[in-house]
Amino acid sequence: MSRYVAAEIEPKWQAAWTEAEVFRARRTGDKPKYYVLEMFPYPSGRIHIGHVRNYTMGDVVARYKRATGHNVLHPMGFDAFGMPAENAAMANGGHPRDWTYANIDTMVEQMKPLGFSLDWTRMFATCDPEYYGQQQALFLDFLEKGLVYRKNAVVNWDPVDMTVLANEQVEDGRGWRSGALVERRELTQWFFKISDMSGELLDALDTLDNWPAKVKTMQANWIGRSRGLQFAFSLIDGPHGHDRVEVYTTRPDTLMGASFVGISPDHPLARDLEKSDPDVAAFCAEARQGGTTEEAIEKADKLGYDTGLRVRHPFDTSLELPVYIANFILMDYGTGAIFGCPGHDQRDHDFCRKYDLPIIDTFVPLDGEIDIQAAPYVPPKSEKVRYTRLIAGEEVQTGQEAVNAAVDFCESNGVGQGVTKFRLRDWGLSRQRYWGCPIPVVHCDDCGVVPEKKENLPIQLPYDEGGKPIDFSIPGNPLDRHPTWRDAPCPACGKPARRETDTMDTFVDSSWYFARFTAPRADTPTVAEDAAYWMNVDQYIGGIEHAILHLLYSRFFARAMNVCGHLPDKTREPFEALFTQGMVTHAIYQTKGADGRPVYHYPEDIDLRDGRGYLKDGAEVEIIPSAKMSKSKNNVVDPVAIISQYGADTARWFVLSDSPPERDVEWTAAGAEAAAKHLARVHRLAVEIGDAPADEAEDIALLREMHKAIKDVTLGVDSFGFNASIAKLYGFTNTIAKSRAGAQAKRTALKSLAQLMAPMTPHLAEEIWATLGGEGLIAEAPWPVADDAMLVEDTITMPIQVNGKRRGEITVPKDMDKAEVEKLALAHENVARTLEGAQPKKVIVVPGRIVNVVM
RNA sequence: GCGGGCGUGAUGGAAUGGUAGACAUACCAGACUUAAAAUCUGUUGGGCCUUGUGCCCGUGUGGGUUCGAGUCCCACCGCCCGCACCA
Repeated sequence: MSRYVAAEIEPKWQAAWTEAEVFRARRTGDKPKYYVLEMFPYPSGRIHIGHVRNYTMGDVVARYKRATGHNVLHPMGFDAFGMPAENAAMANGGHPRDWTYANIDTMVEQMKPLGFSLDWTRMFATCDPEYYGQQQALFLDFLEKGLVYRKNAVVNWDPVDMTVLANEQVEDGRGWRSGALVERRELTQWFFKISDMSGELLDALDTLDNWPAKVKTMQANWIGRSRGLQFAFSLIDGPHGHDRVEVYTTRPDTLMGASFVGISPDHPLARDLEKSDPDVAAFCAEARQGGTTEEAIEKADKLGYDTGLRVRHPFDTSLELPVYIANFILMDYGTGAIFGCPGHDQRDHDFCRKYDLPIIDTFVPLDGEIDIQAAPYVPPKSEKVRYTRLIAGEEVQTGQEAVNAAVDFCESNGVGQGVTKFRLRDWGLSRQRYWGCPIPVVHCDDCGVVPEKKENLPIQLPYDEGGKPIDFSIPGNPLDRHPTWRDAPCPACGKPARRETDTMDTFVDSSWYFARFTAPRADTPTVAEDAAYWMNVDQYIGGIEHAILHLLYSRFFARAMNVCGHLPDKTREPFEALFTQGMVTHAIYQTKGADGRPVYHYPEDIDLRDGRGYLKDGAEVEIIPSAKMSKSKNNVVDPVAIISQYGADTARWFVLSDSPPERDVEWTAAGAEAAAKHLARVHRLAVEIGDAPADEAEDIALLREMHKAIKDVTLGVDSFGFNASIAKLYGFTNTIAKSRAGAQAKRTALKSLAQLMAPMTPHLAEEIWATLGGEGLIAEAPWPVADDAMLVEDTITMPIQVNGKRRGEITVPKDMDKAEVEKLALAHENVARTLEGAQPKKVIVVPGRIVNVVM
């Protein structure tokens, strides 16, 4: 009698699938297509259990859709450019390219044993010249359509290492290597004009019915459309060339509460003052210190510098407001200048308290008192308030009404105009790094910035410098210092010129890979027929951490590619449905070291007894459950070890069970063990099916359960309720195990069970299918369909509540009418006792659900 | 700081506004065994007594809406994710 040995059956069936080319995506026949995609991985060197969960979910969808008669496209690739490769080269020598491709080989080798139904013939890495060459072609097309341009932008500058730092390389405002205080510095950089599409990207969110609402909300907030007023304060005795300060506000209704005008340290006025006044220069230099992230700027102490300049209030010319340079005002947003209204804004309130500026209210609550000096009054814009210093509109109105009235009033009085602004900034794509896609332009002394000719693409990264592999231990960008790579003839005039040495943000690489998968070897970015057939991605699956940037950039790219003719109109929104999955977590086992710092222990060194953990020497460890996996905390689970211990099917089964897919799941050794035991049990049931004779009642009962299981499991798979499907599969397995049905009925039930398990545990399913004489491969078998006639129940059990508390239940025919149900409910012994003879005030009968008696 | 989310037994979690705790883990008890492992069966939210088709309490905390709230609304607490050069 054969036992369940995953190590034997898994390679066998993987070979069978490869042999039959079951997972090759073909656009043939008249089947509908289905494109399922998981966010492709960064080739860090090893797959982790989070990848296993992500790809298993996609695989369940892919296999299910294949079984329900679709041509499925389910590809895999690598997001292969980026800093870790350069960091590795700096730390350990070697070359980013060698490091990356070696990692890809390792990861493919680790992924294949998991048995994912991927079309490996379509695999590519974004660092393949065949891929990034097409990306350069896209860049040139975007340039032609005016979707790319150059302007100055602020970067993190390390004054000691003389290099640009990524945000993650800035720790507490200091460079990670040098420890020097980071400065904000301006460079000329390339930008995608994503802001041109702000309105469309925002409005189209409403059409994304199968995206999580939270992702849509996050994107809407990120794009941030606001209606406001742009107007100018006239400057009293301003320096040469400055007679006004242009500001933008979303709350023009609070203009009468203005206490000061604030400008960014990068505002033209501040820049001019800086030239002649060392104090201003010192303040601006200080304000520019620290990282460029919004978080760093928001969290920094709010500092202001009184320029001594004054502006006149547009509606009360006797009123003069001071002009401050303030470190929390961003030049990128609005006009880089604001007016501060401390009565109705927390930050302005803090600022005015600090610099002893007046705090005036412009509106008060309809009832109740408020101490505006102690705290600002900031009600929702939709709330009605009483205006004490009114610009326009009714005395009592909502903030929104007052804003609209104020804009109209200001416009008709020639004070500024109403404008719609977006928070979304253009996408800076320039990176001063080696390991990325070169930007295909040439700088010519005569012709300026000239796009490279398409026939010269790809502009490849050089592997060597001066005959030797590039040395990454030397600081600076290797492309910048390369002896020959920079030299290129100007594509316009042919004279010697210099290549652009900046490379592209890796977000560019991941913004169109989904389109490339439809024709991965083409010598154009896409092929019209393939894109038309396979796009859009029907189901996209990935982490919530990509909710904003990656998905927004991809939506922009799809539109831009459509503008350039690389994608059809229907692909302007490339992802039909999005699912964001949770992490796989694992307990941390820690003790305190002699120095009081935590010491982290590997799970395999821990004995678990009664929910407590002990080391081999008997010392108890502290267990921190459900922690994010981290190498430094020693709580990482290696999929390779899990597969060799239990097999791929166990790993797949476990990561889908227990938790709903969108939530985190905790990996536990006990849970993995239980999953393995269960799969062995299912295998045993199939092998030991016996030869019991038919038994009509038992057989029908089992088949009824089978149809119920088909219905419930299908519903779960359809709605991403994989954990619910698995719970049903446990239940159905228990039913089969306990059933006294005949062997024939059990065979039927077990074959259905195998089919229902096939998306999750495909190897075991094939094995059982073959054992029970199923035809062909289960991977190619059609999905079972529940017979409605077998699902009909004649009677239902309804709970009876008295005042919302359950007091009993009755079993009644399915279609019994309400009055009859009510009579039976009131006659129920325990219900009658609870009523104590009192007449119920009301009886609510929800057919098929519940009865509630109200006393 | 700003934006988004989550919070249910010892544990992971289930529950279209309608019987809270499905399914699983762990624990306990039993069967099989010389024994153990494996396997199989059963019990388990807390409390009370009058042991019943019983009663009270119970879904982070405090309020509210409803015949009925884990689910909807408001406030608070805790944790997680994102914040534009990490991928």
